[in-house]
Amino acid sequence: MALLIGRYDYSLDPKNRLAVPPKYRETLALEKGRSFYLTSGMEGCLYLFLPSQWEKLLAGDLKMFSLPDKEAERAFKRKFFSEAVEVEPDAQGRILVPQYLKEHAGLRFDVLVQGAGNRAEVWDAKRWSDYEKKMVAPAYKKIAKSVEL
Amino acid sequence: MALLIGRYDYSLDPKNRLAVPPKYRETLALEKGRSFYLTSGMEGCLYLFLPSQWEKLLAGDLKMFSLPDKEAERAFKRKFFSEAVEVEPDAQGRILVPQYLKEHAGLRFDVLVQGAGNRAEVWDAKRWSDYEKKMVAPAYKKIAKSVEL
DNA sequence: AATCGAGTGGGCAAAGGTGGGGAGTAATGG
DNA sequence: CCATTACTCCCCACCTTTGCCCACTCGATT
Repeated sequence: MALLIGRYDYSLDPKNRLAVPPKYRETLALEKGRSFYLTSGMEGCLYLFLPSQWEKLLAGDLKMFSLPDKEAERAFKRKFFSEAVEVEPDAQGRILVPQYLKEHAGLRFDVLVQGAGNRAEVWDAKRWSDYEKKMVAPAYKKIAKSVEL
Repeated sequence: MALLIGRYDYSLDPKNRLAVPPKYRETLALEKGRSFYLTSGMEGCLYLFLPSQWEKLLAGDLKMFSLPDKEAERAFKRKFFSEAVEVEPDAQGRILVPQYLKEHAGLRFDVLVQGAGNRAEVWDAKRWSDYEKKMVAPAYKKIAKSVEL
């Protein structure tokens, strides 16, 4: 099972092109895929899926979508799927980020591409550091006491 | 099951390369693995996993990290996966430490690599001696009455 | 004494990240 | 229906960084 990990600092160029880490492209090639799937994600980031993981989503195998409130689930899925695009890296390994996704994630110049297990995520650098201070550090401390790791 | 033990003093060179103890590399070879997995650890160190242990951690979709609060769980998993890297020792047995992990662990020049059972840990020398004074000794006293060893 | 393994440093070629030109295509408006 | 504009894709080019390789030192062992 392909796992996406690691953190990479890139920049979004004036043409809204964004580099994809070579490792991820390797994984893509291993799956014999040509394109990733990019869409809006939670907490103001973008999700980048490998074809295999994307298929799983469509098949309903990933439980990330199952909500008790089915109406909310539908609303969420509408945004999620309507904003999704198939993105194929160019010869330099860059993908094109649509304007509306750029806005969703508040992307400026400095951008982070990082693994999140079954997907990768794209973050505006500033937004990530804010999120990390506010959310990640507390969650980490909370888990530290209870997890034997 | 392979255990990692022992303590080794190394230095982080200007190119952020760090030696891995030959014993650990032997163990890696025994597992027919080529790479370790390096990620951020608790109390400001780095964790170095053998492939087998890494797999074990992932098995079951990281159930040990599942929290009732999915927002917090996402936050934790984001840190965990995004800061993890696959590191392959070069011909001299050194691995490359990414900048963000170097910062997480506050690594300067003098670095400690030490076994911790199912993983190894990487510490900044100064940080370790502080931690030892502050935490290890008191923890020893705390458990002395209940540990039969 | 010589050899071997280990830790460290540095040179250099290759790869990776970034920028921009220009042709082709689609969307917009007169 | 045509003209203009915006956007996308495909090149090519530069430069920094990375990773690979060789080399030196030191201590231990034979």
